[in-house]
Amino acid sequence: MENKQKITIKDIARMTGLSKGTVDRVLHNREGVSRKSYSKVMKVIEELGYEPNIYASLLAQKKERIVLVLLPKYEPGEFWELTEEGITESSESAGNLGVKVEKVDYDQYDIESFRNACKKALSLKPSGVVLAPMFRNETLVFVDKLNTLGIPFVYIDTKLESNSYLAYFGMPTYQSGYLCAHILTDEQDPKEVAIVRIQRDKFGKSDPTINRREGFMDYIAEHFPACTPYNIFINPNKPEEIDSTLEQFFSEHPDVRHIAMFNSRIYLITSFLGKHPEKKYRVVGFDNLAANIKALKDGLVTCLIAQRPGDQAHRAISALTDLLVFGREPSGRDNFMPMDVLTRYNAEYY
Amino acid sequence: MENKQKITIKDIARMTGLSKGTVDRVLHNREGVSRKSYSKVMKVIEELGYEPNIYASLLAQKKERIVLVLLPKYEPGEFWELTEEGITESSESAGNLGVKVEKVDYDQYDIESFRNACKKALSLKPSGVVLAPMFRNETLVFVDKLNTLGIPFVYIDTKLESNSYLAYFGMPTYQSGYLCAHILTDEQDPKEVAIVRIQRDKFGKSDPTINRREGFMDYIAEHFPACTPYNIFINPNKPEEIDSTLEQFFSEHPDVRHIAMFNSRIYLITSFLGKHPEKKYRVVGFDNLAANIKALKDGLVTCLIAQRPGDQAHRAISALTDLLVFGREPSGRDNFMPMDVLTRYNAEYY
DNA sequence: GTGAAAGCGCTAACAT
DNA sequence: ATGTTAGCGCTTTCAC
Repeated sequence: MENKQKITIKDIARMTGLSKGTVDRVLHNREGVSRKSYSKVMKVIEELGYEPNIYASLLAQKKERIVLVLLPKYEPGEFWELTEEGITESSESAGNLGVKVEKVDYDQYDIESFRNACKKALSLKPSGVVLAPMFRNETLVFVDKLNTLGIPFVYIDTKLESNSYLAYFGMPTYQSGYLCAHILTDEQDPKEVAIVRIQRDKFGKSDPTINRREGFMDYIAEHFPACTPYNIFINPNKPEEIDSTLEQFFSEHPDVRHIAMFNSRIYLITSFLGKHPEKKYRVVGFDNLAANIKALKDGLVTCLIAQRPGDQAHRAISALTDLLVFGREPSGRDNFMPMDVLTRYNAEYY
Repeated sequence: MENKQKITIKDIARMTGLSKGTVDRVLHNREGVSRKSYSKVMKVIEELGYEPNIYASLLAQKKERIVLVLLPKYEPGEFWELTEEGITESSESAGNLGVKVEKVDYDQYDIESFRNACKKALSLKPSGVVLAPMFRNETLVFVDKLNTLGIPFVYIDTKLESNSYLAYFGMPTYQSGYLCAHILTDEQDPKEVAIVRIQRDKFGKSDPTINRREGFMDYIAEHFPACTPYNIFINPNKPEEIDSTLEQFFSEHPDVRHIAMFNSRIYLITSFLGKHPEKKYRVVGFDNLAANIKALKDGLVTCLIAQRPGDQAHRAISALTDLLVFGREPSGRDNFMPMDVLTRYNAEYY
């Protein structure tokens, strides 16, 4: 293992008495090589442990591949912005490997816009695709197309149990709900907990919060069978109503001290929380949006469970470039990212 | 910004009417270029946004640099093994950039061995050094030598407030103690807490647990002024004594339920903890050693605060290769890594 | 089937 | 002070 990176195709050519061209053909399993030459080359490779110089290869190829990322549009400060940051970072390292990263975005509340995005994506002839599936059926149609075109794709955030994704990077959603309940109730014995939910029409969209809720409920049922969970629905589009909705609920249920929310918008209830410091609500939410972090530091939110969306994107793109450039398959298909527990005293280091 | 990565030194040569050689000289600030040529080249570079192809450059240079990592020897399962894993991973990517990573280890309890390691390190003529300072004075002597030799170095784990390190990657130690106290006492009102410490001779070694203890104590003093902290000393070299030491303490102080430990060896007390499930001790320790994680999952330890030692090493080596290969200075000098809060329900994803 | 040769973008030695 | 040239390791024509 000492002669690392030393031996070149020129060496192999010399040692086999063949030319660089033939060695190259063998290396890439190109046809038009006699069995004899093939095995001569392979023998030397095995024995000497040849490792190609990927950069010389890239230099000589001058071929540009493109990885396509399909992502929901977002407002500043929203969850997907964190994902996008990871994409931007990855673009550079991917660029070094001759892989260009392009984004196509769509309105996550408009299925037609998603369809168009898929069309546009295909028209760009990508060598690989990264996507966060929002519309279940449409996504399945799309990845099916990718499959027949032989274009590898990787899921981030959520996966569909479809056929043939290359890899998935995301949070273990059920467990995140379980963890959420654990943190919310640690060292306590709540008789009631409040779950704040967002009213919205879901037209077939896949929804990670469903799994979270399940994990959460299971934990509660297992550990606090006598505990009653309440659901409170708020409307993010009518911020002025949120406070009164909450005021009403909590005046009707004055003993509820534990609050959880399974989407990334715990910041929506901070206005209410700020008005009732005396209640010492214990509040757990998800994702390190700037607004959530602020709520954490202000002491309004007890804890956030975060999922490194930037890393998800980064690793998704890496998996694809590894395949495209190095021919390396990802080591695992389903990759669950760590669930970071943020409190007001460690949040600033994330 | 659209013509990324397109323009080459050949282009520049053509456009300025100079030769590739001269352009290269300008690019590297080599001497022997007239002001006139210099500015002609610079002008084009600015306007066209030239970005060198680092791999072509590396290919042509064929120069091997070496980054030296100075690390304590360790037994399997100990803290430094986590650091080493990061080093191993980094070696590959550094290798791609023509930077070889070499390790030199020493006995962290033997100052003479450290001196020898330093000597050996210098003899290898490294282009950069990564080190975790254990012996304060000796380290200062060593980095002083590095300075006069113009060899950049970066601290991991702990830093010394010495003169001129390139960067530091580590945990914010004081804050980690503060966080530890917060987690230990969250939603409770302890009258007493136990701090388990390790007896050992410290001959001038820098000790991150000192800062942790300070942060911890400050938190307790600020939030629970009436709370009494007890220190219990155990000897890791005499495992058979540990249990009895703890038994004795806790029989004398039956109301103490909160336990913290500021080094990475919380696993040392799990034998004791396992014997007293009825006490429901609340226990917080540090670092994700395999043995600690096991204790966490077994429910013996409530929480671990982990610091990503692998990442520390990785980023340290990156900082050095960035400087060596790309000439990029690190963006920040003191880089604090996230403090991960591990519970039994998220530990397996780290 | 195989070899020879040009060239990717850059560096370094050698001319001038 | 500047130009020329021969590679670095690999790919890709184009011949034979």
